[in-house]
Amino acid sequence: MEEGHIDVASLSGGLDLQATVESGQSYLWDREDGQMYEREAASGGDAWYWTTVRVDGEPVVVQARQTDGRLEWRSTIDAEPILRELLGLGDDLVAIRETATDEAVVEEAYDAYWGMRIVREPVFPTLISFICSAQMRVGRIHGMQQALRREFGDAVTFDGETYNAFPTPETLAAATEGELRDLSLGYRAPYVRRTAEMVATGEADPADATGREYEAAREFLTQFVGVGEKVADCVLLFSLEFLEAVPLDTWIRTTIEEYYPDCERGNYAETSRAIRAALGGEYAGYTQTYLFHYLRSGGRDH
DNA sequence: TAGATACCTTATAG
DNA sequence: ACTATAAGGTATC
Repeated sequence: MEEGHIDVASLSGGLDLQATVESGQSYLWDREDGQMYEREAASGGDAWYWTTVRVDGEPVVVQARQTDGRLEWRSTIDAEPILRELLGLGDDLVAIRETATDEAVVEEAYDAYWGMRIVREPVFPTLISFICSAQMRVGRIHGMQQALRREFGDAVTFDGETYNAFPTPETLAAATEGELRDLSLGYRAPYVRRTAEMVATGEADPADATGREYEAAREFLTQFVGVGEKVADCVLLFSLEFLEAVPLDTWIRTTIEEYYPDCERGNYAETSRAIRAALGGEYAGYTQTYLFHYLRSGGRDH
């Protein structure tokens, strides 16, 4: 086993690990205490979290927690570069915030969860988890990913415990719609199976969205079954580093109605351009994610 | 090409 | 207890 830590003070804008992994950007982390989404982490937010990543195709467990000004980690390999990538630790939050509008609700959202970062999760698990997100609450989306891991993921042993990696495209493609429906995926079951098949057979690779112009990349991702413009934006933002992507979900639509009514243009593409510009352009997705988490967790009533 | 509707399942509100 | 409603929407007509 290897372990180490990163000094949070060395990061521009610091870090809020709990907000980063429990804000609905990623459904691929778990809390060891099982209290994901349920309450503030015990004793000052220092709960251990874990996820798996694939290194040369082999799943590896990575554990992390934030305590005493440090991001501590444990793994079977040197996980520091992996965590810097996954958790967006290289992002200059101070500079990014300066690009955002100074609307009061935006300032409140940044203040409430300052240190929250945009994740860069592996693209296939991200694609599947956001296909599952349609018409779902965050706790249940997370539960679906746990179920997929439990039923279809390879077992990985770490520190005497058994974990399950997120299933491969091949494994999910081989699952039946019925098996997936048994995990309470509902109408998303055939979407997940078919998209996994598209990736497994090489019909299309979601990673190929990288390098395209933003709107072309979004269009590219909608070829996957169950992926519309909103889910495509989530994959671009939370996996492929398109920090300008602003997923138009139910929360940001409410925000548009209330604070940016001029940005409502009647269709996704035009409204997306308008709100992207209004939120600051290049890093608009950052502001969207702060707004989403702030409003969903209670906003000004909280 | 825009607009309306069905869709799985569960948690929460009334 | 029981029904209506909504949940980080998409596919289809």
